[in-house]
Amino acid sequence: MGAQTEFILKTSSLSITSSRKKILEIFLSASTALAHQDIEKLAEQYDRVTIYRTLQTFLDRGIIHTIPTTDNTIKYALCSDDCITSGHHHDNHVHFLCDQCGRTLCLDDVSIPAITLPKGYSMKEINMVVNGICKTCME
Amino acid sequence: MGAQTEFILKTSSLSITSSRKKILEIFLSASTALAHQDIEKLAEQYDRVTIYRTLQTFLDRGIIHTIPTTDNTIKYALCSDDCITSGHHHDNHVHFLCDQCGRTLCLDDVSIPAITLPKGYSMKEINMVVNGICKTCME
DNA sequence: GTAACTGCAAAATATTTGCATCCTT
DNA sequence: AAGGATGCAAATATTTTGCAGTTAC
Repeated sequence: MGAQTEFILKTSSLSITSSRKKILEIFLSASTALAHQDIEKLAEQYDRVTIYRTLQTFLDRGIIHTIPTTDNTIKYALCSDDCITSGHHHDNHVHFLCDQCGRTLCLDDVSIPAITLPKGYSMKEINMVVNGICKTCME
Repeated sequence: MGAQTEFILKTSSLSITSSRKKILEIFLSASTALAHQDIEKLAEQYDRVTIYRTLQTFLDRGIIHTIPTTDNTIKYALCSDDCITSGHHHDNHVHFLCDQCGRTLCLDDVSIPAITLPKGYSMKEINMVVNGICKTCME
């Protein structure tokens, strides 16, 4: 666990600090995408400002990415391996937002279908977000 | 113009007030989705709180909807006609977010392809957002 | 030792709530 | 006239910035 977080930080040539390791561990053990607030609760020993700055750093380095949501929250999730190395980010799977429990899930098995943009537009990134009720809440 | 805004408000059984008409007019004449801030600038004669409350009312009645974005902004856009009458909202087109000019455009001609969710998930709404450079900025 | 990172304080922004007044129906 | 909508003031919440002290390399 510690090894994995340190590897990720080294790969991105970031210095290894306890707050960064802690936040990475939170992401690694999370089954859903996390809001700033979630991380604040799970890493309460660290200053809120540090969390803001750490998330920003991770975003800049492509370690995490944001998932668009229809409510007014930003959720963060780890990028997959190929995502880190490939320079610019693209998650190829659909994200699911449960209206009942509020969790954001990566549907790793559902890939985003290709679309054709009108002439003159250049595509850098594509996101697909589905709202509804998740499996757990349906039971 | 005035007629159209009043019709929309009547259809949603909302009382006709000058702030609501103004904000609707802004949406009707906007070519892009708007952030709260944009509306504040365009309707500066009205209190910021009124704008918050008006947008929330319009959301509740399904007159406007939010468009998910990857940055931390919420953008609002008018729902299409069938959207208002059909009870619950679904835009069927792709949204484009220009990384250069920051505008959010509705690509009315690009419809969202169907996807299949894993067993146990129920879909209520689907959103597709593309980031990149828009036609105008490419020229 | 040096550069980068963190925590604290505080500033700047954004959002929500309560209440008295005004407007729509 | 009655209920709802607005504006103002103020309370909260969120995000950003500056700076001094600390830590990683």
